[in-house]
Amino acid sequence: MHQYGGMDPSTNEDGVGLAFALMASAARMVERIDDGVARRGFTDVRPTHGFAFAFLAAGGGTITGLAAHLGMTKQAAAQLVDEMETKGYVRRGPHPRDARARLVELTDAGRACMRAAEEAAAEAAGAWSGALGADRMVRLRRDLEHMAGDGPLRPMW
Amino acid sequence: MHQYGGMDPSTNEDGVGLAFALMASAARMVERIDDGVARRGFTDVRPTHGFAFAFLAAGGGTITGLAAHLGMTKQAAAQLVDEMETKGYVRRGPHPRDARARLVELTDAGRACMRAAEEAAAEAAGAWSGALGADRMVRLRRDLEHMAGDGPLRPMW
DNA sequence: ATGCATTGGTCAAGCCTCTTGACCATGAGG
DNA sequence: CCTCATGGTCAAGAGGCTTGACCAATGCAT
Repeated sequence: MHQYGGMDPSTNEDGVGLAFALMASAARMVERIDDGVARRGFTDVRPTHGFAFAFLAAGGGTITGLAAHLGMTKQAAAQLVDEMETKGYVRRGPHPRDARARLVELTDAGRACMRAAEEAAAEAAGAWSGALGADRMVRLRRDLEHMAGDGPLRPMW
Repeated sequence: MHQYGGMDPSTNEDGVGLAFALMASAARMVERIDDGVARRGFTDVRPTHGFAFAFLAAGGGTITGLAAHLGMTKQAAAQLVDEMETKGYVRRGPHPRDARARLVELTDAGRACMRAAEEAAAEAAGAWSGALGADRMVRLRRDLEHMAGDGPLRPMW
């Protein structure tokens, strides 16, 4: 028998229930956002791109920085940027302070796509808020943020 | 401008915040469970296997059923079962009522691995419960279950 | 009974995203 | 300077999934 906070084994089911609820609701959220983004005309982006957009939104970033943020190798990040550049969401330029590096920035299309994702997220949250009530929604988000901690957010979709 | 429940655009940020909190906490949960399962000696299983275990736990199932439950093709499910069979977590036998089908069942090792996952989930939930308080934890789970709905739970890890 | 579309499963090939490994160019500190 | 760390790229390959073709058992309707 292992230690897990001195809990009674009969509470295993509670942990499992919470885990499933968490994973399922996160999955629904991703589905809804992806769907909403597609309905707004951006059919060639995947959830991972959203995480990249979020990182690049504030003034752009480097391949290496993006890789660290997404928890992947810089080769994979470079490939992702290649793809986004081809699709017109991102632009590579010289880095102002480091000739080795290249600054990756969102284009207008990239920002438009990000706004679409934000709208889709708000739409999804609004639907749940309508069912749960705004105050419960606020608590929910606060509790989730506590569980999430400050660590990096790796995409897994 | 699109419709999303008549919300003010300034609330976009709330939707995004909720979405990130949801995805990050789900990711943490998966990490913790995966880690706890590994610490209990099962180092050759991935999160996806857990979803398969959960489906097979109640009397076993068929490849096709598993595929539907996991939201993947039956070829992919068959491959997953091959792997779990090789690792000793699962056993293929004849199906009692259909000679075409083969019944996939958990072995003792499979059940032991599932218990390890349940313990790890309870451990993770316990840690959060200790910080948030049991009553908030109950509300959290209930609200999440509401968001999750009844649809199938596709693994994405 | 028999004919035939349906369903469970497998084999084979390929795709997509990510990884590992090797490498070049610039930067930074002694 | 010389050296090592760092940003980026090229090349090859692994892993987990898909599509496509196929066989065998089923079950329903003649």
